[in-house]
Amino acid sequence: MKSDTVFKQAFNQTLDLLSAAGTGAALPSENALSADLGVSRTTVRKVLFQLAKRGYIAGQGRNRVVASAVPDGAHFPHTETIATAQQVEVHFMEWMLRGQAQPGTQINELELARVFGVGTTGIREFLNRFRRFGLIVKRPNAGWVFMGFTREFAMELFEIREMFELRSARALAQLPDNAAIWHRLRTIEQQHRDLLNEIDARYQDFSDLDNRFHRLINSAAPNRFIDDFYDIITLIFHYHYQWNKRDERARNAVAIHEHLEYIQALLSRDLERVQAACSLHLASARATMLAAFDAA
Amino acid sequence: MKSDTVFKQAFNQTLDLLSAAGTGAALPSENALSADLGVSRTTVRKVLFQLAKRGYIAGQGRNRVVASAVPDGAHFPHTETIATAQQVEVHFMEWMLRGQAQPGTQINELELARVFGVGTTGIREFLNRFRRFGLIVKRPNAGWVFMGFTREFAMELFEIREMFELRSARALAQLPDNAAIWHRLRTIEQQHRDLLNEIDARYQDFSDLDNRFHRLINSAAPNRFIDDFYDIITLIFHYHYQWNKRDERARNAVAIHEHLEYIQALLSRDLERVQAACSLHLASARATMLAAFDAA
DNA sequence: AAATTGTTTTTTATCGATAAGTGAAAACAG
DNA sequence: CTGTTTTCACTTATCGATAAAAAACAATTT
Repeated sequence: MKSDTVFKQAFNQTLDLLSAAGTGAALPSENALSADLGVSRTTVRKVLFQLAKRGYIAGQGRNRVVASAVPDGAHFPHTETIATAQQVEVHFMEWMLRGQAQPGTQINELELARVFGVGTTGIREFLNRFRRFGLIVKRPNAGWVFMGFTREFAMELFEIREMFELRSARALAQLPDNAAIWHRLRTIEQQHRDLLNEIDARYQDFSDLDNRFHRLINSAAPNRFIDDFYDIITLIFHYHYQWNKRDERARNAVAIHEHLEYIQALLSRDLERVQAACSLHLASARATMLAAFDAA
Repeated sequence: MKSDTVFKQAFNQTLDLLSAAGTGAALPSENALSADLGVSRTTVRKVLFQLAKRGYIAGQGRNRVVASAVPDGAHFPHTETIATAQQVEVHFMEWMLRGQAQPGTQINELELARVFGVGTTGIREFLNRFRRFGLIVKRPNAGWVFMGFTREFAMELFEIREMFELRSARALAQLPDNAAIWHRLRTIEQQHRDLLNEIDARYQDFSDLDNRFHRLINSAAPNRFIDDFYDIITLIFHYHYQWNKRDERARNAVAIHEHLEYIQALLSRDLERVQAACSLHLASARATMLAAFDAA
């Protein structure tokens, strides 16, 4: 049976909307809510029906109003709003990075299904999608093997990353003056400066900024295969940042300075300088990740 | 229920082995057969049991011999030896390239399942794996959309291909003299010359040779992400060759000449020349594919 | 003792069923 | 007649069951 996480999440979001609107306020139309919450109107109606049943809203049809303040425990628990497929991803990454999953470990679908509390179909589907990250390999009729998040994996990942990013940086530097990207580049430059000013308090925000910065560069000349590859980078870095906390503040400060020089290079449109700044930053990022392997 | 295609294929292969050995010959051990056929010993035993039941082999345990010539109709039909998952791939590519699948077409899991004669799980698994080829996109809870095998898709594909292959060709040219690859390069060079000599009769063999040649170049400096990408190339080209028959003989002859020059360049170890030959060939391959779009 | 065969236990591939969710036509209100 | 709600037919997400295939273990044979 399908889980009703979509409904529960929409329900919780609508609860927040009610609180914001306050008692007596009229509700938006079902269509408006549907567009707002990003779910079908069918689900919106289910939410509205439940809200009415609990007395948080009153009225019928187009005369619905907020009837009472929403009590504290009205929301569904956060865990019930996460689709099975997403739960599997989180669990699996945890299992892989934190657990004692050695290279060569066999992955047992049934066991994972039991441990994660989902059906085997969910596991199977996840593994099939996850395969493209290059960390697991399938042997037909005989299960999956975990290849290990190894130094070699990181090296191969970075080789492609450098190839792609140099290409995108070059393309970006050659865009015309009136391209929308220059404004976005200035914006993200400012965000770097802001972060640098509060580096002691906010250094953990760098992970997200880093991701947005590199995706911006890749958006200069879109290519679906490069975008796809960036999903891999994002995932790996996301979990790597959670896992490797050593010297985090210092590392991030260095990276921000490299980004700023990289941005200056792009703004200058000097191809030589762009390539130099790009290579320098990527080499440094690679060294950081490889150092984590040597330490472990 | 799992289909028994593994068994049926192993059965057919063993039948051929019996014919080759001739009546009275002793059978290899179960372990040897298992390694030979690439299936588990469990399956080998099932095959042997069925062969004995039909009277093609006689004797027990380690004293089994070929008992009689295998009649003509003894094999399982070819279609029964193809796993569901593979059937889906063939059907789907057919549907996509030959059928009237326009960009933006919705893909209906249930309908495909009916048309292809498999369960929905099989379709779902295929679509999830096929997603990485960049031709379909998923909208959660609302099915898949076919993006179209468009000119743009081909351009993006080729951009990456050229990046990767130039990198691999450069790496290959810099390998030491005693690397095993030089011998393999000479071998494949000869295969090109052989094909060229019989081009009128065998021009259709080029597709396979082309694939092996480019994979050989990529094997010079292995990278799992490049290997993965080459799976996409292989699949697309495989079906493209089946679909675009216009001027096939002439196109293939040109490509063989380009390969030969490319090989000479590699053997010469002259980086400039390698890059020139590689670029020339890839540009020509790209033009060929794009021409197919303009014609359609 | 090493290789081979016999037996049992695990694990994967595949199907069908069903509640949750979507989308669009039909009905309705202002 | 335009925007909204009602209704309903169709689709996806997810589970559990089951036969096929693999793997592990035990018993023989040379």
